[in-house]
Amino acid sequence: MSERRVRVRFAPSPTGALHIGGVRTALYNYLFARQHGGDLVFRIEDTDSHRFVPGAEEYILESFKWLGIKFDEGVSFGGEYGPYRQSERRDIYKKYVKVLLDNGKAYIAFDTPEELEAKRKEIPNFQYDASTRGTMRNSLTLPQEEVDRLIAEGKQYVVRFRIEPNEEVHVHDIIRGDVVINSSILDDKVLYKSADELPTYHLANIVDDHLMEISHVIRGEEWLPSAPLHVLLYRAFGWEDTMPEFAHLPLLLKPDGNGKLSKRDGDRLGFPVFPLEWHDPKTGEVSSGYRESGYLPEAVINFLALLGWNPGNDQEIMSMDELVKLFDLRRCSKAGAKFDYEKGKWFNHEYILMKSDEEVASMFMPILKNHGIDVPMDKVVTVVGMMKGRVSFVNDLWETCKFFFVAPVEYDEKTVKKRWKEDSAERMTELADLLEALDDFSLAHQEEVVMKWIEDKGYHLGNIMNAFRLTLVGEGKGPHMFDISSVLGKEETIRRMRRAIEVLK
RNA sequence: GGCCCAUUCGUCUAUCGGUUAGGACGCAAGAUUUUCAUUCUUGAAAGGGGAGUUCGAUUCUCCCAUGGGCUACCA
Repeated sequence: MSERRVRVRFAPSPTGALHIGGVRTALYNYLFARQHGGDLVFRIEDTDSHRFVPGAEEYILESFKWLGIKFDEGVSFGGEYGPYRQSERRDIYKKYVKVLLDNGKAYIAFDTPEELEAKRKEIPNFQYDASTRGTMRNSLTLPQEEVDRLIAEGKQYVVRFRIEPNEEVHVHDIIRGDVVINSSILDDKVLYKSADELPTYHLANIVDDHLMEISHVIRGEEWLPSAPLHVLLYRAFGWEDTMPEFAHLPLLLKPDGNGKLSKRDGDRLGFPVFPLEWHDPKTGEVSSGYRESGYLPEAVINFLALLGWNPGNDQEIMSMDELVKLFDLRRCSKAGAKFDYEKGKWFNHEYILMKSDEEVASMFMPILKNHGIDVPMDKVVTVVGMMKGRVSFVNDLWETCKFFFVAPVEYDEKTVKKRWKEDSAERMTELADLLEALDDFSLAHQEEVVMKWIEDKGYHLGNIMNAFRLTLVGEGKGPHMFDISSVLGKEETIRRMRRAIEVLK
């Protein structure tokens, strides 16, 4: 490998929300760039004017901001190699299209989409290539004067890459090794369309990667079949010496059946496929996002990093900094990875556990507010400290903890049946009286007094505690009883007990 | 159809010719606990099939099967 500066890029097409697979590709590019002290470029590939979706670019930027993936240059980041939006690079592409036209590596074709479609219907497996281009309407078959005349008339045309048949094209892939294909199976790809004066992906990609001095192309496996075409393009321009190295990542597959993970799978299977919630401006459709579902960005990063790569040992929990140190393209797997949502949940659980009670509490606070609960921060911190290990998402904290903030109105039928004994009302009245008489309502003091009372009276510990729990929580869940009662405070504890005794008798 | 890529527990994966095939998620059981959850312990669970190469293949080669991707004036 040469000692040239590592420069990689993530180049999405602004056609909608950023797919989770795209996020992983961006992540791997980011890790690779950081590790090698290189640059990560953010380029917008909007050469298909028909598929442009307003807001998509902003969405993508916001997603990376949330995830903590930082770019060094590109759209909205600036840099020496701009513009970074392909639609703003028309003149550059025109210049290079001309280079190819002049050196005979490309030609002009006038066949309309309708004509091509008719041809495909007529001839099965029709391909526009060396074997058929002689029969088509292009600058290879038409006299120069007619070509000039058609262009002068404003006739629409495309520029096609002239691929020489029967040549072995080698692509070296960091993950897959040497991939060889015969150039005859490639068609004369359209490189440029006069209709919108824009190149297609293939041309724009090669020109930009070259001009932006990209050293490594790390992208999804769906690009592997066109990689030989890209090699041929570098060759046609005479840029083979500085051609980037390729690494084609395995795809993210559907958790159930077959096929690659698509945006539809998210709502069908009940998990997000987008980092952020996405409102489709065209259809009005809303798709859920990881952020809104309560995921911590660190957990999403960690989970995604391990889908298609591993550090070679048993370590699974890794921070972004650790990932930067450990990441290695050569350790990427070759086979597609099915998306395992359950494991993603586990990662989030682990990251909630690692966060301080204060941090989790501040995330929980707005949820409490939404439920009309207004409590001091220190109380929320205490509750979170006791409860955060029980949830996978911060959002789940409400259901798990709400009894701390709202007194039970109903008492779970099954729990009542099981835990509310004949003498429970009597015992709870005694206990309420006992607690009411306490000046010191601290956890330790309560425990000391109540335990002694149970022992002196010879009561059954479980019966007392379970009934006590039912009066405060309304069901048979939650942390230790004195944890609950001391957070609730004396007044609230007694009130709940008396009310339960009244209702349950 | 053609071309390319892949194939280890249900899932993500480790293994760079010799291992009781390891870990994690999920699942099951047990322990602990005043409940529930957590936690801890244990368990079930894998090399697609067939030929080679080799003293020996999960590992190397080939064939088949299966899965996936690509095959647009989309990226």
